[in-house]
Amino acid sequence: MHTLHAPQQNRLLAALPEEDLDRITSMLEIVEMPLGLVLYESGGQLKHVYFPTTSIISLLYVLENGASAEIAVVGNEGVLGISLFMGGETTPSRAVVQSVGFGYRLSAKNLKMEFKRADTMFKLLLRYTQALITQTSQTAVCNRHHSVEQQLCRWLLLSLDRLNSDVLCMTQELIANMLGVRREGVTEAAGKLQRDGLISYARGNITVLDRPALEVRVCECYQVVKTEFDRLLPEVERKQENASI
Amino acid sequence: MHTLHAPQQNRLLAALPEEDLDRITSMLEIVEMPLGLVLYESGGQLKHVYFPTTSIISLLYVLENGASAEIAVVGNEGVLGISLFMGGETTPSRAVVQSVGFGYRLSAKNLKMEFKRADTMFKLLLRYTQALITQTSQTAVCNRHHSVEQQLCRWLLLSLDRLNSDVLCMTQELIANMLGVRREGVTEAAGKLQRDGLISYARGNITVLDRPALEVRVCECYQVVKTEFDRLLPEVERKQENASI
DNA sequence: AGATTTATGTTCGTTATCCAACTTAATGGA
DNA sequence: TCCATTAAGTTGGATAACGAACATAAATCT
Repeated sequence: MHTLHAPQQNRLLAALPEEDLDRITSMLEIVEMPLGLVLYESGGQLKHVYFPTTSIISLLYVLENGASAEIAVVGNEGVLGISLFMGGETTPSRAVVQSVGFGYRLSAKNLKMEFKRADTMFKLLLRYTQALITQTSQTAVCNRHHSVEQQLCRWLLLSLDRLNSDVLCMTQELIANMLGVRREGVTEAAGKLQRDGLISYARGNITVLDRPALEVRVCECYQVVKTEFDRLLPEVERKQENASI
Repeated sequence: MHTLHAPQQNRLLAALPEEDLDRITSMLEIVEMPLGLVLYESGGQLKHVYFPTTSIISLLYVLENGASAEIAVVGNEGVLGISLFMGGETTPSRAVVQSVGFGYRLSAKNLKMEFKRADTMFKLLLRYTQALITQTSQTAVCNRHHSVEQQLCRWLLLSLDRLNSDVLCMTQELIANMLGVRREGVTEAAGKLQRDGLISYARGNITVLDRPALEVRVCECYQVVKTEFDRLLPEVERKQENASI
């Protein structure tokens, strides 16, 4: 259980040329991400960008009355804190740890220094940002046109893709906040999926039993996002399985 | 009616230092944007970035069944074609001219050359991109939580901000496509606004009669987007009124 | 002027989601 | 071991938006 961690577990970092990655590695700091940790609050100042490895971060927009909706998820395929290199420094969204795990962080200062040395990383992060925009946009359309059940399927599959496990640690209440619907709506949709044997639910632990069936029920939005990530970040392949020592 | 056009009518271009703008101006080409023109189709190849001056472009996501939803609008505050400098080259969205008018275009080649000469423009475009992400994200939340009437108010105000006029040329049918709702829903909401004297509607021409009242009825989403644009692009002030000769 | 097209207005039954109140059951500390 | 807490399931009524069909009226064309 010692050197279970490696920067290459994050697929963006893994996509860097060896030379660049070696240099950056020395500036990376491993951090644990407990469930529910708020990495930043709307308008807050972020001091680091985070490269999740085994954790998943949820980007939420919160309304004045407290209602919220998830606009994107960030897992081992991505990075949290794009405003630091896009130039805005902050954003009006909230970032919450959706799934416990680890990640690496890099200080804003070191990030900017790295951009000056070589633009490899910068270009990669921009492409990632574009993929993230697709995720957000597709979420907007999905919110408008698809049922709670379809959106739940989408959410489960997107989360699953960012984990190595079939088990998600997540209450229905929290999923409801993510999807921006009522908890009862999630209960109903999840109940149906459970009755049909696609998932099994037990007090905050969802086990996906039949992923292919989920892919049949999900709306097209899932595939659009996945395809766009694959297109924009083709070099970012699944090497993380044997990345740890 | 001769030199009615000037690059400074686009607020991004206007925000460039004089030196940079002078150099870029020679590479710009004025283009007319007729209503309904599709500037790019999902996955299509864009050869230019467009800087609208008097036109408004709508970014739409279209589902397989033809249903759609607008994820952002681009007017004289912005630029169309961010995928060209973000590195993705294309995006899965559609861009349609929502309001007739003019704009300047710059070839992808010249854009990239400019980035090599000086990064002023690049940095500005990245900040703009971040503002656009906010617009898209807020649209996602708005789609989930707010009524058709609130969304119509938001849409009217965002469009109004990108025009110099109080008259929008737009049928209810098209607005319905933008908002991703039925035409009848727009008729109902617009009818209410008209009865209350906020707008007046006449076969594709909406005149805004009482903008302050619209700002009272609109959901918070409008202000969030506006504030974020102002924060990210503060130098981009309204100088275009006397920008033309 | 008359005919066609296009834009808007209206109705009615249907449905998905919401809202609120409550039940059941598992979990984890005292 | 018991109790407070938290997660999940259930119900019934309200509502916003949908889907479809149709009515009206302005604009356009011949």
